[in-house]
Amino acid sequence: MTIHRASISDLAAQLNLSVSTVSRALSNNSRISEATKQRVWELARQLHYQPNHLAAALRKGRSNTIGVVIPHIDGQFFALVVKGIETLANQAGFNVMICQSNENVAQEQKNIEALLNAQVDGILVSLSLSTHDFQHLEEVRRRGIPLVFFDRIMESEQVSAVVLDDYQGGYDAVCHLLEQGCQQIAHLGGPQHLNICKNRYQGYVNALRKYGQAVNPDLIHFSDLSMQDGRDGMAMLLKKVPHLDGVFACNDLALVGAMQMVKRQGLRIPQDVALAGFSNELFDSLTEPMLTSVDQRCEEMGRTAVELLLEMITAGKHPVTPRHVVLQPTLLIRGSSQRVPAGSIAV
Amino acid sequence: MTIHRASISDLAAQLNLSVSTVSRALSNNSRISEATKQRVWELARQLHYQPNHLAAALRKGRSNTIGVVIPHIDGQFFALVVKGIETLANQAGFNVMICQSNENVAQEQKNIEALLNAQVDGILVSLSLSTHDFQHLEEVRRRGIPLVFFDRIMESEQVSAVVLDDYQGGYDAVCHLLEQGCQQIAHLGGPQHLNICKNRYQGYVNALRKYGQAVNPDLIHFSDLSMQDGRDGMAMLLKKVPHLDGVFACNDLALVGAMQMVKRQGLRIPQDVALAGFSNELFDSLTEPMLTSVDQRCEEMGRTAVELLLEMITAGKHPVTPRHVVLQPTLLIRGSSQRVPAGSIAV
DNA sequence: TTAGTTTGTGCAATCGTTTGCACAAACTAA
DNA sequence: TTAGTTTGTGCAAACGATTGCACAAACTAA
Repeated sequence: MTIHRASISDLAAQLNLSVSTVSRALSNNSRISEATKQRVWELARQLHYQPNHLAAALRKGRSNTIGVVIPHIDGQFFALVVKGIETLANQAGFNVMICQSNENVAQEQKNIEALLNAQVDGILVSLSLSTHDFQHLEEVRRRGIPLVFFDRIMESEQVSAVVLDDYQGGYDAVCHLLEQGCQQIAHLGGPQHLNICKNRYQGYVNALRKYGQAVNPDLIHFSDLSMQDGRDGMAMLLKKVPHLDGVFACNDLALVGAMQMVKRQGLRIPQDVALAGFSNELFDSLTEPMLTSVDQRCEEMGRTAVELLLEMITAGKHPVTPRHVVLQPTLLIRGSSQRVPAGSIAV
Repeated sequence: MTIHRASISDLAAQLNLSVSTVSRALSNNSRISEATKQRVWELARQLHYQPNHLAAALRKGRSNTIGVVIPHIDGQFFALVVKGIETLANQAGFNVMICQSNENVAQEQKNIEALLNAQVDGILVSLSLSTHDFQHLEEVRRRGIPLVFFDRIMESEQVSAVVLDDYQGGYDAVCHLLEQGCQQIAHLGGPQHLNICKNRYQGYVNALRKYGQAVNPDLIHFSDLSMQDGRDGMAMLLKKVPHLDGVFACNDLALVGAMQMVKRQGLRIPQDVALAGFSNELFDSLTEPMLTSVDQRCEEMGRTAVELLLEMITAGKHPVTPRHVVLQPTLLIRGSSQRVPAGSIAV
């Protein structure tokens, strides 16, 4: 019925107080007497008073909203990161606005613009596959809006970021494959302008070196890492090197595609070909055999990104020196790579 | 450098115009001369003028933001619905604010409150598993904020909603199992206060009736439909009815759990036990055999929900009669249920 | 020339809060 | 008593845009 929401001035009128007194009472200001506060609170309760955040935001120059731009929400990884982001942000009294770039720079630019227009207090970004140009992100910094990258970052000392130690993850996974006796390990890699793909690839390379194996270009295939890319890539690799006996993929989607192709060729997993991937997707435990994968501490990444952002937001104008946080990955060893019974725990 | 964003009054000052003229020029008002408009636009461009949406929202009483409350974002279904929602909402110039209730009423209430505080223009809701009480949602309507349910709805003629024809989906799936020769079909059901679970269950019941089979309570198990619930439920069912030869689960997560248990007992799929589920999750095509499932037209559901909401928003005070949209499901037949080769296409 | 219309612009209130400053009343200390 | 402090409240100006109304200038019609 009451289509009109009670505002501070309604309260003030009914209580014969000034608007400012009511405002202060509501924010529990110490200069207001206890008696007055009680009267205000009581009436506020009765009238279902709810503060208008837009007005407050306008006045304070802060919207208490943070924006998030991610490549896509489907799949375990970003969903969990977002959960982490939301949890911490909400705790801190911030709303979260999520946008998907669909791996498309143009959309990413639009997302950023929309967030800026909505006057968000800060922005978290994980880059799209197709982002080579960073002007829209520079613009954010130029305007003095706090900005933190996570996972897929713009590599720069100037700006804060939270990443996984992708190098270590790749290194661990490949070392594990080597320890299982693999001699010809292939790599399904992603776009090399993305830090995560580049670093996982580096991990692969260095693990091989460490074990005294040469890096064979015929065993390496780069793509955008869709499931289809995984299938196709695997087919090509097997054509070039029929006796390859291990695969490290830059993500699990490509890995599962590769697995399908390996099976189709009648090869056994892990006896003939051992597999390891990255991301610890939900489906990893549902395939046969289950897929070995590097866990990315998704929620923690989300929470940490929010922490960095809040630091910057509360710091206000006083510039905070950019921070880089690196999280340590965990290799989850499962059936797709486990040849010799070992002490590792299958999940 | 320019930490201070240009505002309308900055433009006005530099052009020796009044604020109102500038405002009108920017909105291309016909009462402003072409010459003036050009001057304003030119300077706006130069100064990178961006309107402050908060101020406009405050004045116009509209934030151009819509809120979405979903149980969780992980898993294919809601992720895709959200994609549909975002696409259409952005097209219409609206921002989207997404909140997860984590299947928890208390959190759902907080989400709703946060959205109301953020002055969203409308809210889309899919209920949490634990929502029995609808006060927080009534409150939304009481305040005159447009509200549309999707998928998991509050059953009421009073409020708009978009749903799948869950009954039909369940009916089709179970008919399919019956056609494959199943004689003892079990059902892994969800909380019966949720429309979707109730209707899928009804579909199960009626399909059995249609084929002249009795409904056996020993073949029915209700739970919250986690993967673990699926495993446990299946174990119980198999204990009561060892010769059951088909399972229809209310979602794919429970189904995949059931599948694990079936395999563990050494039964073959689909020869001994045929399986069908609901949601068409990504992993359905990754298990062995692949899982038969009912597709839910997720993106379409999201888009339709936004359409209904926008209708209500633009209608303003003039009440729109609530609409219910029912989408038709598609049964995707895969290896987990396909006993006899048929014309259906496995995906 | 006069009255009426069109065209372009400005004034000022408004949306709901916040907050620096002023000020009266009550209290404290000497 | 006097001066100084504390306590509680109100005034009024922001924040940045929108919009009803007023009004001057230019134009039109008779």
